[in-house]
Amino acid sequence: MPKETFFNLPAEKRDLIIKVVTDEFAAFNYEQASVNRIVTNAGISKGSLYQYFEDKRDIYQYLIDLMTKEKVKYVSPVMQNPEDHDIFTLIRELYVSGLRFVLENPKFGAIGKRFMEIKNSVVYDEIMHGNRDAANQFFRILLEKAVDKGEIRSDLDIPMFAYMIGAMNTQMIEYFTDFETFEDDDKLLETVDIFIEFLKNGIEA
Amino acid sequence: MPKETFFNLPAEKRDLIIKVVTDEFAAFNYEQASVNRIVTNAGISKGSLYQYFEDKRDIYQYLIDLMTKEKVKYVSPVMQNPEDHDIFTLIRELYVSGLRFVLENPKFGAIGKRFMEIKNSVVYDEIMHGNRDAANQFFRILLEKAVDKGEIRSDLDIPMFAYMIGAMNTQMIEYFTDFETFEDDDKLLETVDIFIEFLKNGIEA
DNA sequence: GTAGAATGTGACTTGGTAGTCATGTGACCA
DNA sequence: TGGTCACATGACTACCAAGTCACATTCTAC
Repeated sequence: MPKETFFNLPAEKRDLIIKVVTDEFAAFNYEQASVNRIVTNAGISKGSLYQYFEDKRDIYQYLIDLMTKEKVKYVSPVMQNPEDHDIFTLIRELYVSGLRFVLENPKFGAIGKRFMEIKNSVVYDEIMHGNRDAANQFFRILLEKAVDKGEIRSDLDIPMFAYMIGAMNTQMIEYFTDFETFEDDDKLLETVDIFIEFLKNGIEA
Repeated sequence: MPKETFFNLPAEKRDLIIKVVTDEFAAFNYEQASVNRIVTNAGISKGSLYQYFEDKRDIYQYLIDLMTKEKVKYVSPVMQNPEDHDIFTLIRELYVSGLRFVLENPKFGAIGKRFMEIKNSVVYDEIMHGNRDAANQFFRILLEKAVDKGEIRSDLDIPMFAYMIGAMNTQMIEYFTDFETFEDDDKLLETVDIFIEFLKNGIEA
């Protein structure tokens, strides 16, 4: 958490710092990101920055937290009552919200990508405070319930598919940010639907 | 490429250096890997190392090349006549060889993972000499032919699925190196089969 | 107006990095 | 024996990093 000093700052200055920090961690991964560059770009002194934040990790943590809060806004209402929908609807909503989030917040998308680059580091674990497979857990429960409800086959390796479905979400977002542009929301929905259809029935003719 | 000096070295010394370098890049990604640590662990002087290799990138490149050569040995005979098999058999063989490779060469598996961590860096591009989506290209052609042969549906977004199938290969390998152990080859084949079955027919009940 | 608290500053410390180069060593050959 | 050549060495350069701290400035309250 940033220090009190940071929150005492005039909103303008605080926003500028957030902007500069966002740009830095969108352009570089955690290791490559430079505190020196941040203070230069923000036009503040190094001493000041260290009056706002504990250390580099604190800055990064704060940014990831901001991002997470922002992402929550995109979560579909459908997710509020997961019991009322079948698993494919839920996964669909998850993918759609994930894609919309990065398309409307490209810099956060870049930061997310950079965040994945340090997946095997201590910093990642610290930021995730240890629960690195919280997402896996989520998908695992989703799949187990779906088996119970008879929505999906019962012979699946649940932990593996939980992992793969989560990973595929990330991969799909990376694919679209790297190679595609969505001129409109319809195209996005269409793409997700093709993918969900694949999840359901595979690619065989 | 390493300099002549490196190849003039007695095999023992060369192998030791390769071992130390392998360990270093298995334990750290490109940025974090330290030339100083390498020379210390290999018990040689820094000057010597720079008589063997041009620079750090050269060391890394050499290692990745070694790994690639090693991996080729695992490619199934099935891949020699891709025309004779349907796409699911081909993908199956690809996944199996990939999994066998990392299971029998855990350090190379780790290096491969670390290599993925720098996917967005210039070093990655240099090592891949620009053709970063050679794998994509491969899967794209595979899918196109499969559509022609009527093996898979024709309404798929080919580039996206080419990307996803390649990515899924990587993800599955990561999953198994992180969370699973294969006591025997049967278990491995079984797992791949479940996955291929998923590719074919999806997960719906 | 003044005391004291809050905030701002940047030179500095410490510690790491990749890469260089003058010098040293030992083997082989005439 | 003397000379040449391949290889070995590690102190050194140049650079960049995160984080600190004594001091300067500004703001607040009395």
